[in-house]
Amino acid sequence: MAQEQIRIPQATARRLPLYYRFLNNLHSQGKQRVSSAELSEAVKVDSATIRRDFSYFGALGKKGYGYNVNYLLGFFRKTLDQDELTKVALIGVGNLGTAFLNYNFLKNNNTKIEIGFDVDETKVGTSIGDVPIYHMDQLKEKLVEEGISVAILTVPAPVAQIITDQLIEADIKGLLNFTPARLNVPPSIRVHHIDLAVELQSFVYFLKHYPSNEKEDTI
Amino acid sequence: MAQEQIRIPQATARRLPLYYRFLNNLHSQGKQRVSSAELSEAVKVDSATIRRDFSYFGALGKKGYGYNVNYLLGFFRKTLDQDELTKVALIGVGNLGTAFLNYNFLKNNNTKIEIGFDVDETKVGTSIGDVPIYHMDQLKEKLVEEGISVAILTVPAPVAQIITDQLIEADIKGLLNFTPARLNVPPSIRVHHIDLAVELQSFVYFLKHYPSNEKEDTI
DNA sequence: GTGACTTTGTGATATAGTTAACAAAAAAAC
DNA sequence: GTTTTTTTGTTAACTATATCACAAAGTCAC
Ligand SMILES: NC(=O)c1ccc[n+]([C@@H]2O[C@H](COP(=O)([O-])OP(=O)(O)OC[C@H]3O[C@@H](n4cnc5c(N)ncnc54)[C@H](O)[C@@H]3O)[C@@H](O)[C@H]2O)c1
Ligand SMILES: NC(=O)c1ccc[n+]([C@@H]2O[C@H](COP(=O)([O-])OP(=O)(O)OC[C@H]3O[C@@H](n4cnc5c(N)ncnc54)[C@H](O)[C@@H]3O)[C@@H](O)[C@H]2O)c1
Repeated sequence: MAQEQIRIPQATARRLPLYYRFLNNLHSQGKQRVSSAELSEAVKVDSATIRRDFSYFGALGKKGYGYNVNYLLGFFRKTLDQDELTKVALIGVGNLGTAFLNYNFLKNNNTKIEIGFDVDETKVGTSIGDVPIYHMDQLKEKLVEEGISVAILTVPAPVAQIITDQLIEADIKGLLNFTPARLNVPPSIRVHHIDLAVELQSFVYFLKHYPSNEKEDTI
Repeated sequence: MAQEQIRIPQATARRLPLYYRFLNNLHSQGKQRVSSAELSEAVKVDSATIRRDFSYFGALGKKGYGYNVNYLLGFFRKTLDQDELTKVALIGVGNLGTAFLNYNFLKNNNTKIEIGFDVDETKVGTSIGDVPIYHMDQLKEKLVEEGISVAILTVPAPVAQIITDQLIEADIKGLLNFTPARLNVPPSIRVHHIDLAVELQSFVYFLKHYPSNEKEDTI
């Protein structure tokens, strides 16, 4: 078969999981159909943007009717590969890491933290939220064994780059970085930064310098 | 005096805390000057973008020389109101909330979580990371008493809207929402959503559907 | 002091994302 | 079956952001 599909805009891609979650909600409420206007009210995204987003995948709706919840849900499940489990590793079982381990990302998500790593001997060998914690010495071995290529980084900033290098060595493909460090990686590896201190600080800046809410939501 | 300043682009505003942090790093390394190219390497933002960002505040650098670290740092400290402490409340002292309470956002940031709230009697009355936890019954009273107008929301999704209404009642101005709920607020109140499940899910989507790294970093 | 080099600040341009507006299609009402 | 109403899908316009490329203004070496 030809290719995946035409590449959709990144902004759209970032909204897909949001749509998917709210469609799930509607579905479990027994709703059969939904209009872009209703969905807009729920997810707080302009209805024209929603229609545009959906249109990248073809004509999913029906004029004068809206969208069939079941059909749309099924479509997005396929599009977001929700039938295939993505296994993730978490490096650094501290305050933030522990919170993530205790959270069930699987609930409408099909992503699971399968394994944790730390250097703290009091943590190695334990399980948190059913996720076993291993020592960093076993990083490569275990990642290869489990076939994991996505990692969440929640270690202290000063060791972030060193650990990143080890992860690259272990053939990781993507890195969700919660540390304040900006990482050096080869171009074949995707890194997203979620910098909570920056989020808080810029939020405070917006509050002080921008007149209230001209919506500008960080997803 | 006239007005604040010309309004700078939101994308720029979101990068300011990042610049500020790295300038602090350079400063404590004893560096006297820095070029946009060096800074670019450190923060992973195109050097032209950095120069453009800085230029919104006037001519901060010197041609053929670069930027004076001390001067720039002082300038951004003022711009980001770093000399004035912003007090923040945290609602919902669970997994995520506890992680935040244990984290020192004050380190180069001048934002501090001053107070926490929960309904869990085992948490009320304790302190976590030196932050006292109060019962939700005292929400309005305490927020007014402490003069707090920014809140972080880390409660279960089903109660998010109810608590939001209480916060509005308590005259909050901004809300950093970590729950998956999309909140209804009057336009005078600013809400930023940080939706970690969406971040993870869309990250996985990018990994599968977009050829490696055409950089597209969520700050 | 002179010439070579560096680096800014910014027009111009390119790229990305959002939104208004509406014809076309279908549904719903009658 | 006809009319009215609803709501999509998309064209066109707008707004925002990023980047190129280079003159201008300086620094630096000698
Ligand atoms: N906690 C927050 O709210 C918060 C907010 C913003 C940013 N962050 C960032 O997130 C990261 C984690 O924060 P935290 O509060 O969980 O820190 P933490 O100190 O509680 O946890 C760090 C964990 O990493 C482990 N670790 C240390 N060196 C390691 C190594 N070489 N290999 C593997 N594991 C190692 C430690 O044993 C510890 O368990 C930090 O970079 C921090 O700056 C955290
Ligand atoms: N932990 C994570 O990694 C993670 C990831 C993604 C999203 N989230 C979201 O963040 C939020 C918090 O997650 P968590 O894992 O910390 O949950 P949690 O259950 O550990 O904590 C929730 C806290 O809120 C308190 N609470 C409940 N009802 C309350 C009320 N009416 N008023 C005040 N406090 C109340 C509970 O007592 C508890 O302490 C949830 O909405 C969750 O979906 C968390």
